[in-house]
Amino acid sequence: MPALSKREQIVTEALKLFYRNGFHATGIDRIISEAKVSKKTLYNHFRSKDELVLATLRKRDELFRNYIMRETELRSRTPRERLLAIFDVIEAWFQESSFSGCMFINASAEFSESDHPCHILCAEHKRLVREYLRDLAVQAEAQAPEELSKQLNLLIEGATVEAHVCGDHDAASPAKRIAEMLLNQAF
Amino acid sequence: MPALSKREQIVTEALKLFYRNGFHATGIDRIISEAKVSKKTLYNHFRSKDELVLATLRKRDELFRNYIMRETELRSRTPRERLLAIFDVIEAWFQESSFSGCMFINASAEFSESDHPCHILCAEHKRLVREYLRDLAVQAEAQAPEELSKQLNLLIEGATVEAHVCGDHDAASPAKRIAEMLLNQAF
DNA sequence: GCCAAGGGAAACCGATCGGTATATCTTTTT
DNA sequence: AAAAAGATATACCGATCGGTTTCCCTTGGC
Repeated sequence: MPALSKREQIVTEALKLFYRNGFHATGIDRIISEAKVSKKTLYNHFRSKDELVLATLRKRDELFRNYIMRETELRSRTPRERLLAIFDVIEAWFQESSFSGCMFINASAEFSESDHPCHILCAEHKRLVREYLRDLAVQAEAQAPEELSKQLNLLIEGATVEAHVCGDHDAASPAKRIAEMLLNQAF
Repeated sequence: MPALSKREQIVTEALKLFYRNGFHATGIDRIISEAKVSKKTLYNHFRSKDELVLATLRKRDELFRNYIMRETELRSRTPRERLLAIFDVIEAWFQESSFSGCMFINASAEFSESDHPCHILCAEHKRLVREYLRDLAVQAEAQAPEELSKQLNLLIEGATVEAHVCGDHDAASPAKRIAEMLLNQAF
């Protein structure tokens, strides 16, 4: 029983490559080379490249949301504090050297038809993040938790895009200032 | 003298295909087929696919910023009104059947290295849009025009991402509501 | 009429794409 | 020990990639 199963090796390496270089620009040969796995093994675990892409996106969803929730809950205690702390978490994310934007925004750009399985999965990821925000807003007893979570989510998306496209790693600060204002009015 | 020069034919058609299907996913053969132009003609006008991509991005920057400014100024008169009207303009944009997100966000996803010419051009486009916002904020005599324009820009980016990834064509509304709040506090 | 220029169609280039097949070797199970 | 399963490297497949070249035809200027 290896520390990492072949499947996990492949997904882990594909995740890195897809995130850094894009989906269409990353070839199967490159993936098996970096993952140190034969092509047959890859196609033994995944029926097609598309399925591998979906698997990496599912993995990323799991890793990323866990990261956000864990870090947020580590930095603050009350739900209301957490709604603000998220902006500190994404700021730290922006400053990672491997930061290359939101993988789901990137994937939606490459798989732009709204009914493509990858695009659907991206929308689902965004829904789950917003759901987390809404839960926090409900716990914090905000007046309009649904609207508040939508607005905070907008700020997060905007900051993420700004950080990636313009290389502005402090893009979370103005977003956080708006969030403070929103929170002051939401109770 | 043709109505559209060969060069314009190529750029126009490449723009449509790159925007709809992505850059790496769109091949040269497809472009010349749709543009009804021979491959030799294309490579007579552009040294490489990368140069064609850059040319389409420059064209898009010109078309898009003109569209935003024209529509914004058509819908409102005072600078302050215009800072709000922009959100109506992007809402109309989201509802176009050909809407496929912000082409520069999409391009940044595919050309993610920050020093890639395409990525640089995307950052430049975003800078020019933000500059327009800042000019309006200055004209409107906002207290902190730089900060205000940054914040409004965040909202626009966030709404655009939300509209594309989640197919939420009303994503501009919550953004506009926040913008109204920001404007009420900025004077 | 002549001639250069530009464009068109299509062959061609080496490389790479996603994906399959084969044949050998190692590991695990029984 | 034997058999089954899984992994390996490698060759191969047809298609497509970005890009070049060849040949022919049209067009406009003189």
